[in-house]
Amino acid sequence: MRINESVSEGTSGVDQPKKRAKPGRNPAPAGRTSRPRQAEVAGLAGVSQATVSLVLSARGDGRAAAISEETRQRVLDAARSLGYVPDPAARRLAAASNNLLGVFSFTATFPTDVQHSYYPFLVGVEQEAAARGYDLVLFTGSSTGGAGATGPDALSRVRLADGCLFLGRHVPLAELKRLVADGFPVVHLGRREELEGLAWVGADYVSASREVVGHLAELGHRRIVLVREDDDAPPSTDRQQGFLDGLAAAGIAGGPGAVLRCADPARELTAPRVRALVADGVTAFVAEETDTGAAWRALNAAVREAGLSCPGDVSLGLLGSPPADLAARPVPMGFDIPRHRLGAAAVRLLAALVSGEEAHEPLVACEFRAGETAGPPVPPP
Amino acid sequence: MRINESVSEGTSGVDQPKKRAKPGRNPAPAGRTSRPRQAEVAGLAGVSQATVSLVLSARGDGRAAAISEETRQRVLDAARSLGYVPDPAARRLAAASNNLLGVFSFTATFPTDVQHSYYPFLVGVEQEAAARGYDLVLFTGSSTGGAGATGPDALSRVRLADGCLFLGRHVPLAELKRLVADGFPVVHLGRREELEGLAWVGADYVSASREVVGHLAELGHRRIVLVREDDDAPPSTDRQQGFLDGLAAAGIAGGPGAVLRCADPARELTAPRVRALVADGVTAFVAEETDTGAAWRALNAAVREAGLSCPGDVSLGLLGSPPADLAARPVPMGFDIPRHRLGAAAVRLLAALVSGEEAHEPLVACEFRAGETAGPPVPPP
DNA sequence: GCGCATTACTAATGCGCATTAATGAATCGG
DNA sequence: CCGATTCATTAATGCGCATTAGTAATGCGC
Repeated sequence: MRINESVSEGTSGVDQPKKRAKPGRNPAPAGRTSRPRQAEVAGLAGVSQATVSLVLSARGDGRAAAISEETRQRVLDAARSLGYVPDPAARRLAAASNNLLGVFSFTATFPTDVQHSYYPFLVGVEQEAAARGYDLVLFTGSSTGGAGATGPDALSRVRLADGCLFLGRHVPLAELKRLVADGFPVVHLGRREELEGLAWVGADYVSASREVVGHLAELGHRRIVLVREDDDAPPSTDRQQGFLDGLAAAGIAGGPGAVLRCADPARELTAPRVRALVADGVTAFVAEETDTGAAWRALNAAVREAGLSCPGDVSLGLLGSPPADLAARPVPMGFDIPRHRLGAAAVRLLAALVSGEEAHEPLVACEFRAGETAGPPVPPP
Repeated sequence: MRINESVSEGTSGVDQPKKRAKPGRNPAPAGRTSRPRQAEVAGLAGVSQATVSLVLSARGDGRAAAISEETRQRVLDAARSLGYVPDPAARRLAAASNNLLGVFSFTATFPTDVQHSYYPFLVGVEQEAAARGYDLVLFTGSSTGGAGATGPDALSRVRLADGCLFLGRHVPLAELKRLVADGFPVVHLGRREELEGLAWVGADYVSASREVVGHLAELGHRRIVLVREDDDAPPSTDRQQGFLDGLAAAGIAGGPGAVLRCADPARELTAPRVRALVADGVTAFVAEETDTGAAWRALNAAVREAGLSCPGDVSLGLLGSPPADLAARPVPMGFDIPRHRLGAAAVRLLAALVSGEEAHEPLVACEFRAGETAGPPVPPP
């Protein structure tokens, strides 16, 4: 049915009316629906679609396209009068990149949980992404994207974006490996050195924890105990590392008693135990921060129950920020994780990877918080 | 140039391995970059691109495409092993959908603000979207999508998604109008009746406020005052409407004194004023909830300063949830906005629009909260 | 053995745009 | 007055996919 078109090859001898003729089909507004295309603008302005594209996508860059000012105006007027707006899908198809960064979080989508742990990161991520002209695609671990649920290819959906950010403690490394191996830009938010070649951005827990210990040492404390949970995630081991470094730097012997590792802090860290430690000479405690804040809660409860006053009898420190429900009054001495900046840094790194660079500046410093739970140690009786 | 392919017509005598022949150009992974295309999957599976498309986009609909199970598996395996994921832009362009819902918020990306106001909605949105197999694209108002900043086509980016959810108080109606007029599925989170044809989902502030007043009336209160800010946003007027309805239902005259409208609650709602009102017979106050919680804060402060005890001397109600920093002890009588459910409802509606339906169930009920700030009125002296 | 329907694919096409090679026209040097 | 240059614009192409028309190959009935 399209045969009659091939006749054109026989037209060599025909004197056709110059070029002014417009090629057959001109997608006129048929049903009065759908927004205008470049072709329609072109029709109205009496130019070709290519010209419209050239005019409308003229970058501010030095060399303007070779378009006469008059034509330019005609096209612009036509576009304006038709209310033309480019189709982002088409534009992206032609440009081979879609200005989309993915965000994949593995945590169960349990509202309150997510709220507490990830939102602050996302704020930074969103800001930085916006500033760089990227939009974000949120993939959720639990989401069954029409196709495979949590199958082995659950991660392949992220390739839809130009690159992807991963959050969460428990990441399926095997799948990530694939992405990385394929050269897909990936950044993990949080230290992750198990996987060679995986880019990551993390908070400098080591330095921050060291600083907290240093602060206590400066106040005069010589016996400090770290309360931590029984989990070997990088954030935990980093804090312990910093804690021990801090002790060493202050000339305090670490020893096995310096770290209290509890599977269930609420049960193991009881008032009697705290009393015993204090009687033994301990004057300060620091707890690690985790999702649940279990260590800090247990420490607080035990100290209170033991009848000890906080800045007076013992000093307390928190290696992180307090959970929201405990944020109110006694501001704990410790440090804040710069979540906004972490998120932003991650996006910066990801953007760099997407554009082919290899930038690397993984560690973001934490902010020391003096708080009101640390003071000089009580003189030994 | 494709001529050599037609050789196949002369191969009748050759015993070739069935249909195993592959067409000429097969865009192999040249530079080891970029994600795989259907063509590559096709190559690996020994079929044509069209077949890959057919297999991968097989809708669960009754009539499956005419593809043999064996081929189907080969294609699926190939796709999985290459980590294939369709390009949303291309898919979109080819007139399908891409399982992407947009979320566009107009609010400045001011961290704490967004945190308080929008996150709970997003939780519901994310859950429901995930449950329905959609991923989310977050567009940010301030984001300059590479091209025009906040120009007249700032909204056009959202067309990448199958439909879009809009949040925020200040929405550029003119642009939204275009989207709606073009038949692009749009849902606004929050009542928005100014724009004909704009679908929206909102909380039923009217009923909830009426219920709060009814509760007070049942306790015996006959003089109730509404404290509100000087803003005519729908949420505010809805609450007032419900408040007045409630008074009417209880047979209480409204009158001009029943509503206290303050431009600056902190200044206008002073302790003396509260005392005067109480002396005049007022036994209960209700405040509207806003972003800042100004009305509720001012009311609380004034009552306390006036030396009045809360459930004892006067009853207080809050038409909404208390701001985070006041959430602790005296749980205010009032109602909670079911933000999760609102977000979920919005997604449901949007999904319906995307698939061409016209479902409508815009109002989501709020949850009454008994709290501890309301009791029987003091008997008149 | 010949239609004819069915099955299992593939070739071809186009979505709306950006981009590039190609074409015409105008200008210029000699 | 004829190439050689610029300038302005257009034809042609392809991005990655869905879709449709078409083509072998096979099965079925007579």
